[in-house]
Amino acid sequence: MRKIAMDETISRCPECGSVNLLFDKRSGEISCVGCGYVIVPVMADAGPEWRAFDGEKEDDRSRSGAPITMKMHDKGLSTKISWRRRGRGEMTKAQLEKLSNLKKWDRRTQVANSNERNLTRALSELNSICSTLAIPDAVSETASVLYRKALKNKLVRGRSLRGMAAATVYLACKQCGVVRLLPEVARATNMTKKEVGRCYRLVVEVLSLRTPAIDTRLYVSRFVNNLNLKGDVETLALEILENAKAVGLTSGRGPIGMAAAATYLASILLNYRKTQHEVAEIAKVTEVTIRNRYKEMLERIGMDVYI
DNA sequence: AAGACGAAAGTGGTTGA
DNA sequence: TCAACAACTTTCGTCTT
Repeated sequence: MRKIAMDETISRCPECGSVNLLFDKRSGEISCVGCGYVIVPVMADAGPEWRAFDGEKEDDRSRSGAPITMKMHDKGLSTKISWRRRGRGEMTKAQLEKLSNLKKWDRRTQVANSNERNLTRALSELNSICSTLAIPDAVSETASVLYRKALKNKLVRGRSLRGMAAATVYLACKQCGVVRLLPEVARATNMTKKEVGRCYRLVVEVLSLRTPAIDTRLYVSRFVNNLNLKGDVETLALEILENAKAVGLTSGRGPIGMAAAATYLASILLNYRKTQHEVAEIAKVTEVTIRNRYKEMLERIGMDVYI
């Protein structure tokens, strides 16, 4: 993580050099789509702007608690009655009993109904997926919101909670323009691609969401980065991709296969000699797909331009 | 021996009647 | 609802470096 001054403009990731950066309006963070590197502009301090020198003043000036987050089942808003035995000395027996009842029901009402219980479990699942995949905060908030919607529409009932959680994370990534592959998300939950894919389609259909396809170029950034290749490969791969698009090679083809093929070609042309196997591994497609795509590219756009 | 190639069969999703 | 279809995967034998 790096801190930058507010007025400093930043166009490339200082870590991997990728130009694909994501700005999170909520936290003000900029993160790199390729490698997940986070850049924090030095700006608003989230703490109180006043100072208090004694306890009384502190109470006087305290505000309304932690910021709201969608990542907790009660959005971090509800209160809890402490179980600590503080100030009990002055209470009568009846008062003590009443207090203990209050505590009991306080706790029960918070996670008692099935939706709340489900949400509690799902959100912890969601957080764990996001942390294994190094997914930015903005995206996991989005995923939480999506999961709530799915739950409200009774999409989770009878289906696997983990599958749904994974699906909403994958969906949130797409909506936020963060590149994560379906097999990766599935792996983070020990589910199959098929299961998560099914949940994903269901959510998209029922909530009638528009899911903008991830820009093929973002996949390139990610693959180049994961293969430890440099910016020149990214630039060339993007150029190849652009030409492929111009001759109509992209229509009907999966964007991931196209990006993988362009990355492979660029690495070969620039003598980095990555194998089809290596690229296939990163892009989670088969070597055959990469072969088919790059053969087409060779046929339709002469590679002699690049040499 | 590793990598690349390509044929053939299989899988799961989409589309249109 | 079902068959046709395209994209992609899996598997495997063969060729090339």
